Amino acid sequence: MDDKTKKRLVAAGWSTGDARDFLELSDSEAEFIEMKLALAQDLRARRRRRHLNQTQVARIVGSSQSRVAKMEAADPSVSLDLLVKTLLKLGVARAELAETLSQGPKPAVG
Amino acid sequence: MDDKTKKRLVAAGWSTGDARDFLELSDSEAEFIEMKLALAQDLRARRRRRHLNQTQVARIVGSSQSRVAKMEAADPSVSLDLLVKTLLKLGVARAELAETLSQGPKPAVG
DNA sequence: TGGCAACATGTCGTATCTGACATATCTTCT
DNA sequence: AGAAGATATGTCAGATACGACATGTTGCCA
Repeated sequence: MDDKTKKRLVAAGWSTGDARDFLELSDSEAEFIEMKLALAQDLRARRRRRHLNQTQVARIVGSSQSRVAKMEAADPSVSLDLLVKTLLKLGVARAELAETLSQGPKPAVG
Repeated sequence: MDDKTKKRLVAAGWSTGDARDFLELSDSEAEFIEMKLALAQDLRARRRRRHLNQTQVARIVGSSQSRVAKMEAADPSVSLDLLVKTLLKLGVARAELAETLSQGPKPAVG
């Protein structure tokens, strides 16, 4: 299991427990990934609440559908910068962003 | 006044009022820069509280003295990713980070 | 079953970021 | 003044992230 695969796994769905369980990630690496996941989930939730598709969001924030998909999937090729800039462009306030960041990603099971 | 110079100015010291005053930055760009500034100031404050110099911090987080200097200056060549990863490696918790992010940078005058 | 819209995945050329190094500018001693 | 430690600035080659495009997959309606 190579590094990219790992990050994809972690990124893609997975959050019963923490990102670092049975993956050899350091604490700070795990926390970083969890922050990205939280923002990614928030992005998807906000988009859906507004009844927008990924293509529309892409236009609003000046990107492409595929990149929006990767943002929502917390793909390793997506930076925290991009996630934050995207949410800000969608009108999310710093304080809201910060709150999202302080919480871990929601468990997959409701 | 070119773009790099502008960002340097904003980055370097400056926070009487907001980043966007008399600079033609959009709201989301300004907020993004303010977030970086807040983290940069926090990094410097924490380093000083621990009586470390930039070289020592560089060793801890696996970087170089010059990059640490740029982080603390919120240089445009420094990403949010790098600032966040650095603070996490210094042991700062997600919640603390989030709180720092939610506040604007402190005014230069105490 | 076909068709269509939404979303996911893979790849690529370019742009931006990173650690490292060299060097300049403080700051604080004596 | 001069030396020494700390911090700032400039630059660069390699690494990583970016938007874009093509294509694959999924879900739904008729």
